[in-house]
Amino acid sequence: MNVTTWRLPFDPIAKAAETWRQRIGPNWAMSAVTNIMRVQQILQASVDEALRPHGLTFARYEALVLLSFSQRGSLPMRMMGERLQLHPTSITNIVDRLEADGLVRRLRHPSDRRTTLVEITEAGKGRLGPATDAVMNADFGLVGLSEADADALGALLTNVRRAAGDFD
Amino acid sequence: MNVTTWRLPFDPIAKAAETWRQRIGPNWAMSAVTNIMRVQQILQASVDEALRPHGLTFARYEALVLLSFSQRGSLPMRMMGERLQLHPTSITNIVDRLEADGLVRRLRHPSDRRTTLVEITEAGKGRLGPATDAVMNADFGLVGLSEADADALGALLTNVRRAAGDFD
DNA sequence: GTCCAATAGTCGGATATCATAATAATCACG
DNA sequence: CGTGATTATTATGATATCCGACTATTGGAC
Repeated sequence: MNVTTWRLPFDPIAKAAETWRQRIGPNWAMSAVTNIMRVQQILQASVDEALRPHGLTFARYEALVLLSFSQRGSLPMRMMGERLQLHPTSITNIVDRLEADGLVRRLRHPSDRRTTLVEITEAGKGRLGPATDAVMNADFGLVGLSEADADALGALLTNVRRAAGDFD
Repeated sequence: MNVTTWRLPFDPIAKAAETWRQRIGPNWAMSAVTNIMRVQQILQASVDEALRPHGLTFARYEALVLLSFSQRGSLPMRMMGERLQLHPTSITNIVDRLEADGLVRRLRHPSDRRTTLVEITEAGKGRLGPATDAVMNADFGLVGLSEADADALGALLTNVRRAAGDFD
């Protein structure tokens, strides 16, 4: 059973919000939270499914894109964590898998022996094109939004991230 | 290191979007996806932290609230999965943990022996009040949004869920 | 120059989620 | 009625993420 293919005759989040309002009180924040959680789940499933034929998950795809965008095609693992906003151990995990698939390579940093550089390989670059096509064609499950809607959504979410202290 | 406490001098998602635009082309959807992924991560961490002193995660808290809102204080596991939009095995996991903590109880369904009813216990009800206070006071990390913003966000996300086939 | 705090990465453990498949019970149709 | 399809739950295995702790290295304070 694929969770993302369920279809209820009503919106369970709206229903929960209504019950909450009756029992406890108004709760716009709670509703927004559950909405985001569920949409994230939908998008994650949608993008991962599009990438599966290419042997990538969204997290690994993002890592590859990040490396391909860098000047030298390589970055320290710590910087990858900052940019992707993932825990160092998550980066270790992602790089382990990409390296096992031959899509990236670990290199010593020339001057700082603590640092490991991660470099995208030719195979990695070759994988990126078709994977990007797949992601673009998957439309991310955002079919319910116009471009203007998506921009508005992005602005609201960016406000949340700024308020949460993600960046200055 | 708490990932959600990182602060960069720039917005990594906006930076990635800009690079993407230069290298590949406009990509409003990609930007919206990464925004949602990150905000979900922030909210999850924020709510889980607020609930940790009460021995609950957000998923388990949601399950308890759902049961407390039900007419009889009990629901079949399958229905819990539908309402919380989680995989049946995730429900099994959540109920296992809640039951181990004495917050819910598994009961036989009176007429359908395939079905397991999950009932909130008195201990579960007692846990819910302080946990709800904690969640409400955590403000969910949504400090960047006004109530009107949150409503607008909710409407956009609900469109996505409807388009994705969550409900009719 | 030495030493100690800070930094980079990894390991082990915990949690949460999913998918596939197994088990058990119910239901529908001939 | 009986048999096959459907439904409800759980077991097993995979992935992804986090945190705390550990090792190695660096660099600044004195």
